[in-house]
Amino acid sequence: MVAQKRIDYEFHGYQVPTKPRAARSTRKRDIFQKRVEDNKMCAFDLLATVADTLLQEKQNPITSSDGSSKKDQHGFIKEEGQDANKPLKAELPDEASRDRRHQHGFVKEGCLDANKPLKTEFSDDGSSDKKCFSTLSSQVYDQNFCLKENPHLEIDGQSCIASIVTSSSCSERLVSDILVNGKSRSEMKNVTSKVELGSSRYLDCSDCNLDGDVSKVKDELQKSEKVPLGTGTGMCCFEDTMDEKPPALVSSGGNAKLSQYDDSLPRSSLLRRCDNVTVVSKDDDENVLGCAHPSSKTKSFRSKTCIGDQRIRKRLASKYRKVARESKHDTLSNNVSDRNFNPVYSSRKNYSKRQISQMNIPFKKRKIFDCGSTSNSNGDVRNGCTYYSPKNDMNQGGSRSSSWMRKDPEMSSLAAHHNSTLRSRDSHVKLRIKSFRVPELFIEIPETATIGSLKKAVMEAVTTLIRGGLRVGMILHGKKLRDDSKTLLQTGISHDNELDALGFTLEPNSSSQSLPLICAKDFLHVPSADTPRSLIGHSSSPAVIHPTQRILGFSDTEHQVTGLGNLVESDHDSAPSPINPLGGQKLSASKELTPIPEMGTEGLAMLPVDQKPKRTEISQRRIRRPFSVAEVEALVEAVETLGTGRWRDVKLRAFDDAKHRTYVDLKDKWKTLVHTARISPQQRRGEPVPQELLDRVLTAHAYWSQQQQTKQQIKNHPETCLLL
DNA sequence: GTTAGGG
DNA sequence: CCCTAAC
Repeated sequence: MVAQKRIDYEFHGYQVPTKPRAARSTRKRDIFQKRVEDNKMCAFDLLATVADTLLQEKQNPITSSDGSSKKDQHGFIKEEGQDANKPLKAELPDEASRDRRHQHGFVKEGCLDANKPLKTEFSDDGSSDKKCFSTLSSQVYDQNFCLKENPHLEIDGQSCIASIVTSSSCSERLVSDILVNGKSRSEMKNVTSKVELGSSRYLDCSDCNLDGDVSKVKDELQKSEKVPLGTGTGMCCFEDTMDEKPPALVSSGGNAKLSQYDDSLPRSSLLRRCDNVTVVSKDDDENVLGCAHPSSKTKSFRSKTCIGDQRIRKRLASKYRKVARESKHDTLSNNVSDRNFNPVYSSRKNYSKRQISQMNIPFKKRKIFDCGSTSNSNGDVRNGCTYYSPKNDMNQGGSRSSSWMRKDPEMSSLAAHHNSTLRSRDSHVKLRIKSFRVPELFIEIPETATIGSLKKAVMEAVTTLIRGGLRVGMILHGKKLRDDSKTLLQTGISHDNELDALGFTLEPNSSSQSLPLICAKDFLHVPSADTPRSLIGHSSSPAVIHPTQRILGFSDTEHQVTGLGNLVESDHDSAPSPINPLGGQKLSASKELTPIPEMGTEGLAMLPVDQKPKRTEISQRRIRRPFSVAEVEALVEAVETLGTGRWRDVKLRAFDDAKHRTYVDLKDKWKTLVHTARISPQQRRGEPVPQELLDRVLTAHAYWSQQQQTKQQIKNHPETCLLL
């Protein structure tokens, strides 16, 4: 199962001075060459703009007043289908839901039924004494409380908050909240236009990496831009809980509570709005993004993966190297507008077919932008480019939560759409970030795991990812904007038309400094004995992923679940486990998963979409499965008999029953065996291979090498041989 | 589809 | 293990 989370932002516009194209084009080239660090500043500016837009809309009758507006879905992640299917959910609760929010539980213990809300933990009395989580829950509760108490605080839904709740272990829970869209507005010095910064708040249980980075960036922005920060309050929640229940609000980072941003209000006022709300003032650079942790307690929540006996492994942003390499390619694609999308992407109707790749199979980085798809769950998509006001989103969000979910393992990215039509003012450009995805996650979980466990695993993975820190990257015309110091104008992001090529990405900080794009793949892999290779609910597969993506999973049914990367080494030969009850659900889940509708028609594909997805994107690296001594012995024996160069025969002879050992694997193993035999024992790693076998390896290798040489000589110099 | 090698 | 070129 893959859950995809998206956070949508809407940019209604910011004014940016127009910039001569010529200069821009030049810049593009430069940027294009380098696709490394992102231009955080720019990104934030854009975000700010979005936030501002949202804010404006909020004020605007259109967006707000309706009760529906309260339902704003922006930035929500919704789960598709039923709870099992909807690991992630982001919603803006409507008022009714709000009332219940405090009751609403965000995090569930893996042990507990995933389907059940954690409400119990949030008791009205505010005492949450349960376990580790209590602290967290209490925070949540508080936040919720704030919201509840201060209805006004609630955002139109403009802002997006992604909250992730994860319980790493039965006893431990991790909750992380990310508020992405705060509303902060920044005023451009020279520009009449306003740019609003979205404030991001992360509630990072263990690490504040994100916060730090974000805050820094933001801070910079503020300084340079003199932008007051507002707090946005959209929320995205990943919940284990039932769908029907109103999404719980998660507080923005740390102490920050949701607060309503009022343009008219001084920042200080904002701070006051909610007792719990922490508003970052310019002074507090660090806190700006809401990095502040409510309490140190949160740290205690470090996730440990412990779901029952299950082992779950997540690989986050694996292979950054590859990603980096590929990123360039991807970036190029970014420019592509929605219209240009590859049919593959465009066809998002095939969701039912989404497949979930097997648990063990890590995806290679996938960079996909579903520019088009982004959309609102609302179905706004059908309108094409038109984006609805936030309220629409809110309204529909609840019902259409499914749409929000994306299966795409796509890299986390913010897709910003720019719609010229959106411009309220001539000078303003409206951008909308359609999605904000979580970077790819790999989750490994036994088939026997419960849905709740799976959800937990997802949460944990997300949390882990976030904990590492995220940063915003911007891509313009396929090129990464690296210079944070440049203004939008300078960069050429001044007009709507320019925005088409503008894309935002979230990149994990921790992982790799140079990682250009993050793949946001959520990928739950639940292998089933019966259908080891079936992909279920592959996150982005239908819409985004290339149909040909190959799945590397355990081929052998023997392993029910293979941990990613040796998770379960013992599993190699472990007896097959009973069929996972989840297996049946998988399919359903996948069906339920619905891709996010595409953005507006005009949609600009803010994010580069790779027109030609590389094969690598869809392929997953197989899990590593070290050869056992017995296997080595069998290999040696076979090679001694058959010689090198006949790997297929070796395979058939000695490993015919080992589905997961290909002849290439055997060849590679032999190669390594030879190498191992030649090096000193001290240099050898892994399970020691008996020296006796190594000796045989060397002997056999020498023998067959000689044979080959002889053969070659005969071939090349038959006469010589004859003479000899 | 196999092999052989580099990564 | 992956990826590819070469067969």
